[in-house]
Amino acid sequence: MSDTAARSDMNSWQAVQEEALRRIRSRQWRPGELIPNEAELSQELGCARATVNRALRNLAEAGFLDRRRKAGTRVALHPVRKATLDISMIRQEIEGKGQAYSYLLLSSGLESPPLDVRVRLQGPADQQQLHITALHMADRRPYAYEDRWINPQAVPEAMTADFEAQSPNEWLLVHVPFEGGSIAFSAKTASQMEAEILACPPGEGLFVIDRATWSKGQVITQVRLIFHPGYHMHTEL
Amino acid sequence: MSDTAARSDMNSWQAVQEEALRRIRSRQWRPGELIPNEAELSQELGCARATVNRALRNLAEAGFLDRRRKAGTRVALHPVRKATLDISMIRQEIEGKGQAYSYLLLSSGLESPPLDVRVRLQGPADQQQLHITALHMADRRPYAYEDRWINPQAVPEAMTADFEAQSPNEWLLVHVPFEGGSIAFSAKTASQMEAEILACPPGEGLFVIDRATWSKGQVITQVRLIFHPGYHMHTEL
DNA sequence: ACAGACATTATGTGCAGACATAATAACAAT
DNA sequence: ATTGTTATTATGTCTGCACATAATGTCTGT
Repeated sequence: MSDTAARSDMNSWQAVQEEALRRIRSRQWRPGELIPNEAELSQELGCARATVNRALRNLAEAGFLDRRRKAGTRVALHPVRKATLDISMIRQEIEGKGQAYSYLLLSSGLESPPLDVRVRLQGPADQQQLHITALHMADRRPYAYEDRWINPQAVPEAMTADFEAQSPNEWLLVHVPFEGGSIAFSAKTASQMEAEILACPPGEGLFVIDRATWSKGQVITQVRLIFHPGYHMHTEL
Repeated sequence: MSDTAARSDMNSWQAVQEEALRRIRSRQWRPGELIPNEAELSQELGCARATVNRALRNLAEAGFLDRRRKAGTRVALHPVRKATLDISMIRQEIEGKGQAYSYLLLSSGLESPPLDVRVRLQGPADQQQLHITALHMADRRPYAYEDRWINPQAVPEAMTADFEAQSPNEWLLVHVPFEGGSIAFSAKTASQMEAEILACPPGEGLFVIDRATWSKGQVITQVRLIFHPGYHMHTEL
């Protein structure tokens, strides 16, 4: 009885993926090792090459395999796990927890941005930017402090928008399509002002998200969200 | 000249995806709205249905579309962006920045875990767990403090492993295949001890990752990584 | 009116075959 | 040795077809 003979044909890409994963985990296919090519596998497993392709492509996306044309497919040497985070609007995040969302505009106006913001917004040196600060609340308790800069060249309509009624977060999502962006997660120590706004002791460690989004080569907006103490972001993998 | 006639056939799934994205962004397809089915689209765009399927499936994965059998495909009402983070081994993370990685085992031994750890490890109440603390360094400067609990029932080999030479992070990755896990990101205020280990002032805000991994229904390990001040995790979207 | 059987429909997936593309290896010419 | 050309190979993708599956609507008998 050959080990490689198809016991029972696996003719679904999920089954093929499971089998491949099994071989990786059992070290039948070792890290760095070249695995049989799609044609061979499809024959061995009794299915079409497209089915094998779908399975292996999926595993490559998940970081288990490295695939290169002609070079073939090999088991990833350093399995880089990919965690996917859902970045939703703050309102949804709060309402999803069954809490009441509310929002308070703290300030809004044209200002000359500080150096670090100017660098990222890529605007002309003397260009003023729309600066907005606001507080998001869950069940009337401070949830996250939003500090946002909007590029008026990219979004002139933002100058006349009413950010009392709708947070810039939501307004931008609805009115300005965007192509890409970058996100960074970090921690910071609460300053005196931040502590007051978030109703926590100064010096507290706070979770921070910095995000920039662009479209058509222009930076649209840049925002820093500082969350209340105890906040944590969670995901499965 | 009809608007729906194929100007130039798009016979690659990327092109179809671009066209679909364009229609979503231009609000030709509005949020919540049902879009034409695959058969119609394939005819309109002059390609096979499988090609349209690939494109739309991809967009659904990215969160732009909601698809349900029979119900059809509609534009996502609340565009939930999905950011994917690469979770690699700390050593690679550091070496990837061109810095020298080093590692110091601080403590190792069987202990009765505190309540919160016991709950997550799901072990018997009186079961002792392998407790390891260690420090990861970049260019000889503290980078992250690792506080790990390992379930000896799930990984008996870990009891005799040499964690002086290899960090538990890497040892586990190589020796124990895992099926799933959960990750949480948060911030904390540096305690006296943490400040000493990470060589920073106490009270500093520090970035924290909590991770638990399981396999075959058993929790394998649970780890908390506390990073040096200034650390941030970055990704594109 | 209502429950259960049935038909309809859109997505999900499988197949075989074909060509495209990128990376490599082998070979030739300088 | 080095460069340029060519053949080879494995993955990437498209096509046209088929059937599976799940959700919805419709029809029917009581």
